[in-house]
Amino acid sequence: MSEHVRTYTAEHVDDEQEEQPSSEELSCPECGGQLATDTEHGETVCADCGLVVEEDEIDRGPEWRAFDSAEKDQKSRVGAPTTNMMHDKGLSTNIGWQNKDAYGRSLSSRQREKMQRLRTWNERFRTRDSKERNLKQALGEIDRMASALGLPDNVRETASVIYRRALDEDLLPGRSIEGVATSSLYAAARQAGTPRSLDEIATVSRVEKDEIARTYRYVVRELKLEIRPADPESYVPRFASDLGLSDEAERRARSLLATAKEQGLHSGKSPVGLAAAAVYAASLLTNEKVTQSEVSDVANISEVTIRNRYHELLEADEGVAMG
DNA sequence: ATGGTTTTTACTGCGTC
DNA sequence: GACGCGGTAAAAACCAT
Repeated sequence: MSEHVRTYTAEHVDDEQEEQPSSEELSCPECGGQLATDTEHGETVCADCGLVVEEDEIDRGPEWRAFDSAEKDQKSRVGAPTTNMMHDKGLSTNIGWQNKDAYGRSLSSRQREKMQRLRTWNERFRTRDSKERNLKQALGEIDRMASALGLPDNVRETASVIYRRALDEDLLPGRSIEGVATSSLYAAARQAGTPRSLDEIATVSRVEKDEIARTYRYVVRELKLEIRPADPESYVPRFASDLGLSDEAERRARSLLATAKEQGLHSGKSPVGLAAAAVYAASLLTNEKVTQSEVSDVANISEVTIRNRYHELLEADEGVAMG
C-alpha cells in the first residue's frame, strides 16, 4: 500500500556537477545540488542539502554617512540581525537581568522591584505570543489535512482542542508542531467514530508515519485520552460509498461484522481488514459484485487479508444462521 | 531485544470470458 | 491471454513483554 517513492535516483548525481566557481550559478560543493540565494538572510544555501555556502553578504550595520536628520531616517538601519530560531525572528526587546541603568549605575531598590515586575510581564507576553503563533500554524495544518481527508468540522474542533491541551501541558518541546498536529487529528478522527487509517493520515501530513505513530502514542498517554480500538463498522459507510454499493449491501456488511463481533472473531485483527472483508462479502451476497482488488484499493488492505477475513466472516454468519 | 501473531509480498494454479 | 479468485510460503510489520 504505502509505496515508497524513491526520489534519490541516479539522475541527480551524474549531471550538473563539477562546475567551477565562475559566477553566481554554482553547484553545491557538498552534494552537487543547486544553490539558491536566500535574500532575507543574505545566505547562499544549497537547495538539496542545506549547506550554507556564503553567509551574510549584506552589511547589516548602520549606514554611517548621514548628513541631516531626514537622511538619517532613511539610512539608519541599526539593529540586530534577524534570526529564524526565535518565533519573532529576534525582533522583540528583552529586559536585561542586571539591575543597572543605561550608564551602569545600580538601581534603587524601588526601581529594582519595578524592573522585576516588568521582566515578569515581558516574559509572559513573549511566551503567550509564541504559543499563539504555534497554535495558529498548527490549526492551519489541522484544517488543511482535515479537508484533504474529508473530515467534518466537529473532528477539526476536537483536534484543535486536543492540540491546545498538548500545548498547555508543554508537550511540544522536542516534538514538531506538524507531528503533534497530525496526531491530534488522528486521535480526534478516531474519537469521533470517523477514523482514518495511519496510512491515510500519513499521505496528507508532512510527517512520516513512524513519527506520527510515536507522537500519537505519546500524546494519548500524556493527555490520558481514552481511545478505544477503532470499530470496523465505522469504516463501512465510507468504503461502501467509495465502491458505489447500495444501502442494502452496507446493511449486510454491518450485520456480518456484528455477528463476527459476538463471536469474538475480531480481537487482534485489523479493523480495516475486517471492514473491507465485510464489504466485499456483502457485495457478493447482494449480487453487486465488486472485485477484491477494488476493495483492497479503497481500503488500503491486501487482497490476501480480504480473502482470509471474509471466509471467517461468512463461516461465522452461517454458524449463527444455523444455530 | 524477543517471540508470537497478523499482514503483506510474490508466486502458482484453476476456471471463465 | 487477461482477469478474478484461491491458496501457500516466506518476509515484514506489529505488539506485548
